[in-house]
Amino acid sequence: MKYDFAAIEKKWQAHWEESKPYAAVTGDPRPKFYGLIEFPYPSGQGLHVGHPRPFTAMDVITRKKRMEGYNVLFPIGFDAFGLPTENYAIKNHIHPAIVTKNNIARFTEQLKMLGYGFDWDRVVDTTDPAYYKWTQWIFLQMFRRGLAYKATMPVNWCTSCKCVLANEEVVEGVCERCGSAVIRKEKSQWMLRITKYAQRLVDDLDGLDYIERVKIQQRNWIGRSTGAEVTFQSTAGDEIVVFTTRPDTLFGATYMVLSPEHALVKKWLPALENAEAVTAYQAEAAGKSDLERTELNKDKTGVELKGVRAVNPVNGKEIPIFISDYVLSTYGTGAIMAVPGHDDRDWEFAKKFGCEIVEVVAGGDVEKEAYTVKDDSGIMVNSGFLNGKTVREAIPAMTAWLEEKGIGRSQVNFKLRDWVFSRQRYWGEPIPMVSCPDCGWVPVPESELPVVLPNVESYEPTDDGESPLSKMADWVNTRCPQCGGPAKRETDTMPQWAGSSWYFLRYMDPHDDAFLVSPEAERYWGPVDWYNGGMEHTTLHLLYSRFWHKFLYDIGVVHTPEPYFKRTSHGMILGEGGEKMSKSRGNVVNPNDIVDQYGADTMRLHIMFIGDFEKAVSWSNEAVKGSKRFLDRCLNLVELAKEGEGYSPKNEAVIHRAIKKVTEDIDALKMNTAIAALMSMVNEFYANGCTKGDVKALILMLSPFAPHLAEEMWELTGFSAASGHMAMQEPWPAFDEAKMVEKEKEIAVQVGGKLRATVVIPLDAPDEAVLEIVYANEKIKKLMEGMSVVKTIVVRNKLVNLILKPAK
RNA sequence: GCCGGUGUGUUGGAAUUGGUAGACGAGGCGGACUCAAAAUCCGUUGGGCUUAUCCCCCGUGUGGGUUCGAGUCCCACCACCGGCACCA
Repeated sequence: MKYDFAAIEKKWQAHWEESKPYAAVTGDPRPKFYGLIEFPYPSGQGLHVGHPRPFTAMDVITRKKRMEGYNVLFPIGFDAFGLPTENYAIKNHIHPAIVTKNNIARFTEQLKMLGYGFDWDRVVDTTDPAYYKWTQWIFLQMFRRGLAYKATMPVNWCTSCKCVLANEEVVEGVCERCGSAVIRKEKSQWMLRITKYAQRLVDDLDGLDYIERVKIQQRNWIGRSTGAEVTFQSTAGDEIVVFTTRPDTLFGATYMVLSPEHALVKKWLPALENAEAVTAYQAEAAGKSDLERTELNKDKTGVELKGVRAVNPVNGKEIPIFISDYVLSTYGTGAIMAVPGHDDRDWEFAKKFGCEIVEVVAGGDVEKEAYTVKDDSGIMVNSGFLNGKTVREAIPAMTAWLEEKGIGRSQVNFKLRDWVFSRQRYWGEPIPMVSCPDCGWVPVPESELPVVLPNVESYEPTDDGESPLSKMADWVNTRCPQCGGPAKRETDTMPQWAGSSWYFLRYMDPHDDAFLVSPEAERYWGPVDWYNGGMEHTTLHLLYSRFWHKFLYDIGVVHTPEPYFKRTSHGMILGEGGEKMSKSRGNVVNPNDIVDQYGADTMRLHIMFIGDFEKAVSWSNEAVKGSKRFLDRCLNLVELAKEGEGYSPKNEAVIHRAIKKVTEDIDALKMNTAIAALMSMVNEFYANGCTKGDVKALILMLSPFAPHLAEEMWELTGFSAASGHMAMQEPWPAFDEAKMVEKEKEIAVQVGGKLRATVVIPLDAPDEAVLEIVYANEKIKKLMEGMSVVKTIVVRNKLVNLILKPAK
């Protein structure tokens, strides 16, 4: 039978467009299942083969869930604000809104071409004012509660994008997006206090079903560490507060180091003997980019502050104070107590600057290297009241002592920094704030939302680091919502991560004018049951959206503290040679070409069959044929199948086994082995012959992977007419363990652990009976000549192992 | 440097979690059909030894170990990939 995939797919897509079998029904009594994929950025290039992998996987999962009786929400939308569109618009002199509209149209067409079961009535577009009205609304709530604030601070500045970046967007000292150098720049920026949620963002990971890699990466990024804060007195009269994870080593603190930006340095400067040297060092440190700072981390630099000293509180000793850029102003208190005997960096610095090194934990040789082991193997020495204790005992003992003296307390610190939330670009959500000379920053009243992005003539980034919006005088100049006096709008826009931080909520209730999501819809659909996305979003989108969701939970908008119950991740699709697909290499595969040549069902099936879902795999145009052949063979069964309702006796066991395998493998994201099981089953059908009843099982299991062909086969075999509905509306087939096994079983016979023969035994035969069969085997008989049996191991229905020795 | 992951045929990848390594595909080889090609179908395909699809030996990055039995568990090492990186 000719497999006319183009006609079949067109036919069924039109049918689905009409009958809407993928519509999610809020409030339906069936159990709900919310499957989510990361919504795409509608780029000008259209879909590439990287997209269908996660999309198809979740499509398969949700299609199976529907057949299992769930009310499924599987939505799609577009994360459409952002730089590539803006840059394209600038280059081609087309408004970004038009570019976005065209790109979304193209993406939509391609997604429909692949036959995904999205609920197309719930499409969300982050650039739609009806959508970003609520993005702005959430920002205002954060502002009201002190979570959004404007601060002047050194920020990451991309020299090419001419825009501020969040810490998460700086990779190895360069811009994540364009790879250009990132420098430090003092700028006044909107910030979101994500650090206030750091503890909860770590703690709540425990109750979630995320793949372990994601949890680990989030924990690393948040970087929680417990220790103590200790106050040192200085000879200048000021107190210096430090954070340390090793309060036990306080007796070994022989000097202190402040970050070059530390406030006390400025205060002390006039009184210092070497003020010029200190100023020079500060200037040098300020001029370094992130990249330089990390690249130069091998060689410690610094300057001693001459004329002021600190006092070690445990022994009253006066110790020198240095500034050095290995101490970061943004972590802890920006100052450390240096314990060169037990910290590698301090040790290196002490050697270079000739500081005293005191051993306070026995076990190493502090003249050769720092001894940093933090377990019970080290015993405290030279440490007064701590002497003789293990490190583990000494930490709480010292913390208690500090608390008693009122000069310290236990303290938790995080690596996570607040989120730099403003961008000096055009194509983003306007930040709904007004700056009034009298009232300061005033939020735009909620009734005036959305603050719509105005049409500008030029949306090019400006060299002075201001947003293109700042050039629009009539938009910028406004009235203060509070006092009515003249005021100016904020001209920076939000980062791309804003719209995607809550989009999954909008899907639940996408057309609501009154609120971002109605409580009924949120209570019914939330949280997302299964979210699949890329590893590259673990410390960006995933962290940010968890933060926003927790905030919305705190203000009563959502009813769960976490947005996503389960998170999985897919590997990348690489080019033929195992290299990353890129335009410059010319190895980009366009899904349209595959669909034209082999059909959408083959494309879908193959991208699931290609390999382990979590790992990167290289695309092979050759190998696609195998998937096409399989579908050809499936279709041919429609003609080959004999009449017959139930499963044929010959195929019954293999069908039940396949159902079990496919059912379990889809839930475990092992689509490749699920498909292999279907292929094996079809091979058996060809070898044994099959009935329509057998083919029915195939159609139902094929339906999530190749929905068009499955419906066509369902119709051709007459099941459609008989049931009055589509295959996808049929219940998922059930398996029966008892029917999975054959009456007879081939088992392995080993002698001394080596495979020597196989024998066929009746299923579940008792050990004695099995051994009888084994001993009757010609080959085994030969091997046993002149030997006696020392031991026999029988594993039921699997193998027999005979241990022999020469008979005397 | 720290954290995590992965090493299996020519190739993408399987292996019921300690029980017949290489399922299922791709490619190759041989054959059928065809004027021919494509498509399709059948057979075969880890290496070595061999007249032999008999037997035997070797084989899951390397070297040891535990076990009747190890791709799977333990110890040491090597290579590659990903994340973090002066976080006190």
